[in-house]
Amino acid sequence: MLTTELKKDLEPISVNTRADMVELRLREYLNKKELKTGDLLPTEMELSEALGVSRNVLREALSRLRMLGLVESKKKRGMVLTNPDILGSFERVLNPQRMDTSTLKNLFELRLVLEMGLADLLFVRKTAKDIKELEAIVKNGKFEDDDVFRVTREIAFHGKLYEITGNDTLKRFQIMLLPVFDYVLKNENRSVKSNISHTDLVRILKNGTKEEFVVGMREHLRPHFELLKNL
Amino acid sequence: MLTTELKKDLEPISVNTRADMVELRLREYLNKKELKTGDLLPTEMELSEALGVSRNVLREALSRLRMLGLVESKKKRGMVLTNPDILGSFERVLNPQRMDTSTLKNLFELRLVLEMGLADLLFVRKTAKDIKELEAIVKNGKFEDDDVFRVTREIAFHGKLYEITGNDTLKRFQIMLLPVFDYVLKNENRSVKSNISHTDLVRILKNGTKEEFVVGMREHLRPHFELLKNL
DNA sequence: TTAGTACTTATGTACTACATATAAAAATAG
DNA sequence: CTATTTTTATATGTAGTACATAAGTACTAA
Repeated sequence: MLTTELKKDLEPISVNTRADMVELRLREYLNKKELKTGDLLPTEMELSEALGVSRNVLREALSRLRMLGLVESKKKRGMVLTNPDILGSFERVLNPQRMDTSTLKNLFELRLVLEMGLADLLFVRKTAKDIKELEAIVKNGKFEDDDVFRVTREIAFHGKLYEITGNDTLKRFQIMLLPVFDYVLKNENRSVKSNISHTDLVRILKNGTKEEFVVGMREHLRPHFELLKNL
Repeated sequence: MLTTELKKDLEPISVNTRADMVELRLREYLNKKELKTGDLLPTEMELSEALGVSRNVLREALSRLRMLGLVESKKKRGMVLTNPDILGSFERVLNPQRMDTSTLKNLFELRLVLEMGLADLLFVRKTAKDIKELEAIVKNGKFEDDDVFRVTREIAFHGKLYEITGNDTLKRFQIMLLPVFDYVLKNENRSVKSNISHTDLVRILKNGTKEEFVVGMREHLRPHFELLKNL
């Protein structure tokens, strides 16, 4: 019969649980623009009655919203609407081991795109102090060929670049992407060498132009761009 | 006494709920590298007993993990480890209305950084078909000065650019950032006009070089970069 | 007025009971 | 003896009750 064949091919329609629906309804409710941060929400009893579900189910949905940082609940006081930490939930999920190669590749590329696009912000925001710190980073351990040192310096240098942008979200994002990058780089083709070192990049950032920096960064990242082809 | 004053200044140490702790413990458990996607997890009863909490609390934690896409549960079968949709939780939280101006600005900048960094991928991945589509987009409604049309075309054009990269994550990310961008642009200073139009960018993408494209994009985005100063 | 107490109330946790779906086992038909 | 159907066992899904805990609120006393 066809039924057995069909069952393999056709995923059954995902019957959402009550908690799923309640979560959705609550999010819609919270997004009503009349509501603003700090506003008090109805009590769990009121919500569960209004939605026609048990307090149990309601709390499973609320639990999600609390995790996302959309609401906070204090005893006796009730629940209040809060502004979420937009990257918090991202962090919980970013485990390279659980990612399919496609996503892994996408995130690897995303990082390259970010790095290539930093130039403008860098040249607007850089200070003499920043340059000094970068110089310290590239000088520090210049002759260390140890792999651990190499990676540490790599992270410190590129991390500092993100820091110079003054964009916390960007910086946090980069930190979160580090494990992904690290994971991918285990297969790196070491034969491809870049002609532009960190030292060169610092020099360009100090005395050069945006355009030169972009070209420099492209060359610096060339081994990674090459890697994309085999991924 | 000082206590009343203190209470205002010092936030009390956030006493995590059991659900918070269970969530953490479960995430640690799931991240053990022995576990791989598709693996069956212990039953709710076993987990709640092992952790020493009620099934209720356990389910609140599980509810979060299910939302993140870390686990799926089927009746009778039990729960299985799944690979999460890394951007799913991001989507639930990205409401410009709930963001402080600082985060809003950061995301606005993030988009600019991405756009400035696209060039390399674009020049690697572009096809004749892509160029044709871009040409269609810029031609279509060239003489429309209607605001709605302008925005639609804007979205279509830049969206297509992301699409050309072939990077789904990047593309989805861009779509999610649209409301933010839109929200910020309400305060845009229309007096600053760019000298590079979409048409120019398409021409460069077709016949020019990466370097030219970056310069062109910079000029194209100049009104937005200017906007950053007042934000 | 102020410090301290009791009261009230909303969230946090535990436990029980049952509904529901479904994998697995048993029974039945061919 | 294989294939199909029926039954059974079991893990998740939902509801409801009970009580613990913290924190506003009102009341009391010095």
